[in-house]
Amino acid sequence: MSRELGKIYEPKDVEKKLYDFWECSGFFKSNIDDSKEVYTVVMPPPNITGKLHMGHALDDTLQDILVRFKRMKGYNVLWVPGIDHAAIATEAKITEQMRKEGIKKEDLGREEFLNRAWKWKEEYGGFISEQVKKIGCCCDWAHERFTMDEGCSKAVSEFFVRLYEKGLIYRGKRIINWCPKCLTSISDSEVNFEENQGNFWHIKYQILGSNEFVVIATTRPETMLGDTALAVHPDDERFKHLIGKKVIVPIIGREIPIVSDEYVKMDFGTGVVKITPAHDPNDFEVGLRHNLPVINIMDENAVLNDEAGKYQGLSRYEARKKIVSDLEELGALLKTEDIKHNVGSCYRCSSVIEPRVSTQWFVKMKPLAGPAIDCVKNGDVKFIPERFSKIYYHWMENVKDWCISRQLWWGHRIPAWYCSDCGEITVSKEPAKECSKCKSKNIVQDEDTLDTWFSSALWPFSVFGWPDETDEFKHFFPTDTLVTGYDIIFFWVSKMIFSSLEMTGKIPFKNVFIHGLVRDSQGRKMSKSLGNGVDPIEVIEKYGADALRFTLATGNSPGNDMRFSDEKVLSSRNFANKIWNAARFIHMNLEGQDVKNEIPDDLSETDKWIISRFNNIVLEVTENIEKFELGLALQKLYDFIWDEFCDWYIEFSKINILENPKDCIGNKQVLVWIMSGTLKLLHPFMPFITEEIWQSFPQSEKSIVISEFPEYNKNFDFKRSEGIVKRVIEIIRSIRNRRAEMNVPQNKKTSVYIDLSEEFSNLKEYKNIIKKLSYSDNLKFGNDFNIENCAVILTSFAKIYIPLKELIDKDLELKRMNKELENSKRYLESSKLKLCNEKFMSKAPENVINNIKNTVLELESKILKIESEIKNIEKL
RNA sequence: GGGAGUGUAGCUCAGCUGGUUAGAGCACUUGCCUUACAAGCAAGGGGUCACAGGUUCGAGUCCUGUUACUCCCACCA
Repeated sequence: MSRELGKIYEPKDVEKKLYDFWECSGFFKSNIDDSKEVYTVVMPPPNITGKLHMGHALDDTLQDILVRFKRMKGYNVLWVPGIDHAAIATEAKITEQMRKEGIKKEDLGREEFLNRAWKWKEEYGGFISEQVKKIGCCCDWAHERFTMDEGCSKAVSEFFVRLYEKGLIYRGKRIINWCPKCLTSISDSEVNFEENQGNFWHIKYQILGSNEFVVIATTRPETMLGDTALAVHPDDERFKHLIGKKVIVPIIGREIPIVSDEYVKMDFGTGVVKITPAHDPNDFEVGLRHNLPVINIMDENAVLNDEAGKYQGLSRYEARKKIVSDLEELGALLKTEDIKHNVGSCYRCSSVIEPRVSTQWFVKMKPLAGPAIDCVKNGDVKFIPERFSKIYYHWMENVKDWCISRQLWWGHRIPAWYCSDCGEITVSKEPAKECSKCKSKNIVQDEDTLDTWFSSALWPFSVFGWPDETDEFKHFFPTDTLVTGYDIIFFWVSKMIFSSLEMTGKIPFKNVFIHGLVRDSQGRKMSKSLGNGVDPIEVIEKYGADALRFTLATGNSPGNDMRFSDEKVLSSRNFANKIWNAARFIHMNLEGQDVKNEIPDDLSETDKWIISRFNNIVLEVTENIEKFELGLALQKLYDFIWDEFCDWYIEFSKINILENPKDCIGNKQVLVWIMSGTLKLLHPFMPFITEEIWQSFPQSEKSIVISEFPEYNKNFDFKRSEGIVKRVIEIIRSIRNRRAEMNVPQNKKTSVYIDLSEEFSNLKEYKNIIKKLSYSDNLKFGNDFNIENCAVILTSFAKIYIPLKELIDKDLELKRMNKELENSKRYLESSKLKLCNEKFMSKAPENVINNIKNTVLELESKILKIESEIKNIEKL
C-alpha cells in the first residue's frame, strides 16, 4: 500500500507507464451500452502533415477534461480520434520533397504519386497519435479514423451524389482564386488579404476617331492585354457623353467599348475603370452583365500566354515592368501614384493569388444556410461563449457558393464522369462503367479532387459509418460537444452543421466550445516564419504533461486568446510538486498503520472544517465544469489544495499527530479521504499525477480513471465548524501579522495572552494549534493579565497581548492603533449610512442587511476596545 | 465599409446571473532550512477596475457616449 514517493515529482517516470496501463486496461474503450447516458466527442482531426502544435495541445486538453469528467460521472463516453488527409498541405509537402529529388508530379503519374502520399500517411499518422497520447488524451483508439479511409470516402461520395441530385452541386465556368504555385483553385476563405504598398498607374486610352483621351488608373497594368471594355458610372456627368463610344487599348491597338455600370465608383481613381473579365472577379461580373469577351492572357503558372503577343513567356511581374516602360515610351503613361491596397495570397504557400476563369464544381450555399442558421437560433446548437453565434450568423447570412474542386491528386476524386460521345456528365457513388445517357463506354473521370473540408464536413457522422445506419451511428450520434478554435468556425464548424442537417436531418453536436489562440509570451501568433512556436512535446518532456495541461487550462476564459510562457509552466509544475509532497506527508504518517479510506465516526472541528470545505468545492467545481468554466474550476481546486488543505489542514494535523502519534487514526483517515477526493476532482485536469498518487493510497477501484467523481453531500455541511476554525485561523494570522510588522524573526518565540469574549471561550480547546502556529512558547487564556508593555491585537471576539518588551516602540504602536481606529470608524460610518437608508432597507435582500448589521455590532465593540487600549498604552 | 473582442496591481490574467473594504500567478520587500515540499513557509507593499455620463439603495459587473489597442469579414479598379 505505501509506495515510496520520491522527494520531487518526476513526470517522466510515470506518464508512459500510466498511459500504457490505462490503454491496456481498456478504460478508454466504449461499446454500445443502453444502460448509461451517452457522451460523445469527436476530435478535430489534426493534419497528417508535420507535428502537433500548441493549439492542438490546448484543444485536446480541453476535450480530455470534459471527457474524463463525464466518464467519472458515469456516462458511456466515446471520444473518437482521427487524422485529416489535408489535401493541399500534404500535396505541397510531398511535391516539395520530390522537388529536392528532382522529380515532378507529372513524371511520376497519378498512381505513383498517390503511392508516395499513402506512404507518407503511414509514416506520419502514427507519429501524430503518439503525440496525442503524450498529452494524456483518453480517446478510444479502436475507433480511430482517417478522412480518406474506406468508410469516410464512401460518405464523401454519398454526400456529393445526394447534393448533385438535389441540384445543390453544379459545375460551372467561374472566376476562382488560383494559386500559381500549388496549381489549384482555392476557396474564398483560403485566401488571405494583406495590405501592400503598390503603384497606381494612370494610363491614357485614345477615343476612336478622335484625338481625345480618357484616363484610367490601375494597379495591374499587365492585365490591359486582356481588356475588353472600359466602364464608367451611369450617373457620372463627366463621362456620360462617352458611353457607347470606343477606345483603343494602347500598345495592342484593340478597339473596345465604353460601358456604364454601377459597380464603378465615381470618387475613386479617375472614375474610369478598365474591364478585364479574365483576371478580376469584379470585372468578370461586369463582363457577364455586358456580354463582354473573356480574354485570358496567362497560363496556370501566371506566365503570359500567346494572347499576350510580344510579352508571351514573361511572368506577370516581368510583364508589368515591361508594359509600364513601353507605355511611358508611347507617352500613354500619365502619372504613377503610390497606393496601399490589399493583395490576396494563398493560405498555404503565400503566393499571390491570380483570379482565373475556369470550370469548377460548386456547392449552392443559400438553400443550405437557412436551416444551419435556424438550428443555432433555436438553441439546438449552442456556441460557448454565446457571442460566437453572432459571428456565425454574419458569415452564414452572407455566404457565397463554395468552390469544392481542387486541381490536386491527394484527396477524394470527384465522382463525375464525362462522356466523349454525348457530352453527358454521369455522377455516381460507385465507379461509373458507362454514360448514364447514351450508355457509351467512352467515359473519363474528372481529374480533380475535392476540397479537404468537403470530407471533414462529414466527420461527426462519417466516423460512425454513415451513410449506413450502423448501430454505432444510432447510438453515438449526434455528438455532444465539439471543441475547437474560433479561427475555424467558417472553415469547418459551419460546414459540419449544414452538412449534417442536410444529410442526417440532425444537428452534428449540441455544444460548440470555442477557445482562443495560444500566443507566445509577447502576445504574437506562433508561426513558422517567426520561429516562435513552442513544441508541446518538448514542454511535456521538460515539465510533464500535467504541468502543460494545467498551464493551458487555467488563467483564461473561453474564447479568449492566451499567452504561453515558461514561467507559467514552471508555476504549474510547482503545483504538481506541491500535491506530490502533500501525498508524501500523508504516507510518512501512515507507516505501518492500517488506515481506512473513509470518514471516521468521531470528527474534530478541524476535520469537520476541511470536510465541509471540500464538500463545498465539489459543488462548485462540478457546476463550473458543466458550464464549461474550466479555468475557474481549476483555480478553485488550486486554491483549495494549496491554501486550505496544505497550509492549514496539514499543519493542524502535524500538531495533532506529533502530540499523539498512536492515537489519531481519525485524523489520518480524513487526510487520506480528502486527498483521494481532491485527486478525483483534479484528475480530469491533471490525469497522470493524480493517478500515480491515488494508486498509492487504499482504494476500491484499481484506477482513478474509472472511479466516481465526488458528489456533494449535505451531511458534510458543517457550517458551525467552519465558523470556529475561521476564528482560530484569524487569531493565528493576526499574531503572525503583528510579529512580522514588528520585525520579530520567526525563530524567536514569544509569550501570547488571549482574552476571549464569553461566547467564544471554547476556542481555548485550540491552545496547542494556536501556540504552535503563532510561534509562541507560552500561551495563556484569561482576562487578568498584566498587560504593561504589551502589543495589543483586537479582533471582534478577542483581545490578544504580546509582551514584546524592548522590541516594542510606544509611538509606533500608538500610531498603528490610531490608524486602525480611523479605518474602523470610517467603515462603521459607511455601514451605518446604509442602514439609515430607507430605500436600501426596503429593497436589499435580508442576508445582505443582516451581514451589515453584524458588521456594525462588531465594529462598535471593536472601536470601544481600541479606544480603551489606546488609553492604556498612553499611560505607559 | 461591416462585425466582434479587449482595456482590472510592475507583467500575465481571473472576477459566473450587480451585494460586505476587488483576487491569483509571476516579479518585488522583510523574516524563516519549522518532522511533506527552498519547485517551500510566514508576513508585506502595490489597483480612483481606460475616460465621461446614466440606471440602481448599491456598479469592476447593466445602459449610453468617448478613447486606445486587437481580431474577423468584405474589398478599393
